[in-house]
Amino acid sequence: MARLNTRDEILAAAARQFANVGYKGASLHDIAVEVGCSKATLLYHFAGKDAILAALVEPPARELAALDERLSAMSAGQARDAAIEGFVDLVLAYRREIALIYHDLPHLFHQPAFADVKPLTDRLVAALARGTDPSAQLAAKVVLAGTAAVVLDPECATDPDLRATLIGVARRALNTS
Amino acid sequence: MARLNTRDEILAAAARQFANVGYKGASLHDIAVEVGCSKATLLYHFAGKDAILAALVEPPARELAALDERLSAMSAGQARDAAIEGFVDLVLAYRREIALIYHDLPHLFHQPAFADVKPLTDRLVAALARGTDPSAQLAAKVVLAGTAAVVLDPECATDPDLRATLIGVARRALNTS
DNA sequence: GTCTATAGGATGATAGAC
DNA sequence: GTCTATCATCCTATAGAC
Repeated sequence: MARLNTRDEILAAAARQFANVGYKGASLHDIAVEVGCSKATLLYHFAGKDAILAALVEPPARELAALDERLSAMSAGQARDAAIEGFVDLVLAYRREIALIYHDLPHLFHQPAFADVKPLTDRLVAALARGTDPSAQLAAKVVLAGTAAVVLDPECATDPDLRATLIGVARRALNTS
Repeated sequence: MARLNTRDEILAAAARQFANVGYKGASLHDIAVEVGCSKATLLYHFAGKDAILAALVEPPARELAALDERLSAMSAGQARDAAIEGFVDLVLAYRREIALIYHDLPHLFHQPAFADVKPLTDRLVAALARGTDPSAQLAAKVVLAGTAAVVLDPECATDPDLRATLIGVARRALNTS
């Protein structure tokens, strides 16, 4: 673990805390203790607790937007497979942050940090469902929420073939044709 | 909506609040306002906020234990199908409470209310996975977390064939043979 | 059983020294 | 940039009247 600057250490500690006890359950005090600084230092680097959340969600949100753009140029058939692989890669690269989106977004949709993310998740559902069929959309939502949740499970995190396994589950669950 | 006694109204209001903003995000004040009583009345009927949670989780936990007992008398092949249908029925009967278990349990496993539930969920995973194969267990966890999450989605809640759709998704996702 | 009032503590955030 | 000290607010929970 390379030595980072304070700002990045705060983000890393906050990500762990939010993943462990949820956004509401994590306190600035606990994050500061984990970083080894004071609450005041946290609030020097970020305008507030919600700003930490926003900074944490921003990178995966950008990649989600990039994925959405790539998918929009494809046919429905191509888009599904690309959406599955793209989402799994996104989840693996940003486990805690994506879990935050799929876990705390329903409780925090009023937060500006999540305002842009919601429509992106809706379009990802449509890509996975290949349209607006309610049953297919439901299957897509099961896959998204389930995948986002499972990668935080400590027993699953060690699976060497995690990526292939997740893609396999998603393909099977969505294979309604 | 039939008029219930205060205790049951508190439980109903707490279930809605917990589902909307999470256990940590919900305050006794907000629950009391929704019920139309004071915080003190809440704490007359329940020893504390955690006791409300425990009372809410207890009924589905009992049914989960009953399902576990039924499954233990079956062969692995029978148990999977029964586990799928049993879990879906459980989720549909106790949407908010099950969501609480699969949503907040990871953050609240220290709570006594959840101590008994954790091993039951592990055994349900084993039943769905037909054993201890890591990939199959992962698929089972995706199905459980995804199913529990999706039934709180307002767009999915109105699906007339919700039960059949959920069972279909689970069967496909778990069909690794 | 339900209330008002309040205790006691944690929380997010600010002020000002260094 | 980081700190200590502090503020105002919110929270859970209790005390005691009715």
